[in-house]
This record gives sequence, C-alpha cells and structure tokens, in this order.
Amino acid sequence: MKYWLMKSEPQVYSITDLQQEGQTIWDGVRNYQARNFLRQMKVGDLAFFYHSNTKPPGIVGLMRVIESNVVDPTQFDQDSPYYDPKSTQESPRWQTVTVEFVEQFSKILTLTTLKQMFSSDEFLLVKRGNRLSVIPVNTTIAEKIIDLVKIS
DNA sequence: GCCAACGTTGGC
DNA sequence: GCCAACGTTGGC
Repeated sequence: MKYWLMKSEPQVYSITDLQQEGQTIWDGVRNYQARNFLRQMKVGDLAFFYHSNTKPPGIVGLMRVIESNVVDPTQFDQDSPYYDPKSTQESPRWQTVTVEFVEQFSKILTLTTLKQMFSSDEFLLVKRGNRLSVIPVNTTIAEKIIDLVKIS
C-alpha cells in the first residue's frame, strides 16, 4: 500500500464535495508526470486531499483508491474544459483513479506547517516551484502526518 | 495582482 | 532537436 497526495482547488472540488458524494473520479489531470503517478496507483492506496489556491493551502483529509486505471471520460467530452482532441477511444491518453472519502481532518495541515516539518528533499510538495497535482508520499512522512492529525 | 517555475506549442 | 513565445499553476 502506498501513500499519495492529490491537489484540488476547493472552489472547483473540495473535501466537503467528496464527503457528500462518497466517491469520485479524479478527472481533469492533464500533466503527464501526474498521470504517470495516477497509473501507478493501486486499489487500497491512500491519498491525502490537498486544497490548493486557497487560504491557507494545506492537507484537509484522506481518501482511498477504490478503482485504478480508469479512463478519464472528460478527454472525449467536447464540452469539457478537459477535452483532448488528440485522444482516441482506442488508445486514450488520460487514465486516472476513482477515490472514496475516508476522513476530513479536524484541522487543516497547512503548507506552512508542512514546510516546517519536512525538507524539500523528503517531500516533493514543499519543494519550491512544485506544480505537480499528484505526488507520491513516502510511508515515513505519511505516518508522521497521520500521527500529527490524530493528536490535534 | 504579481510572478517564479514550470510545461507546451510550433516555427525553423 | 532547439528554443522563443506563450500558457498555467499556485504561493504569496
């Protein structure tokens, strides 16, 4: 089982939205590096839900992968902002996962806090200029984050 | 609103 | 294949 972190702007899709819906297809990722991480995800993997482009940015909860290698349907939808005219049904470019809500943390673990706790070498998220929306989290760091959340 | 740090596009 | 121009992300 691996840990991941996935970003979403709460104005677009928030942890509250996921809690209400129970599960969701994580669609709209259009970055190859991020997609390659999505392809590596397995059922049962856990992912931190990160709110970006908001005040304050930070980790707000946890979700679980319940379906892997899902073809992102928005790539074929001409009305979607994520439409990709170069993608074909025979060989879709964009795969993703379906995730389910696990929990919303009682406190936001802000980016400021995460930067104080971890170096950019051990945690890609806190690296300056990082724009990846899907990031692997090593187990040691993931467990520290979970411990911290349980104490508070 | 600014801008650093990317990623992508397309001419050559 | 190079690289300038442009677009996007996302913290501040």
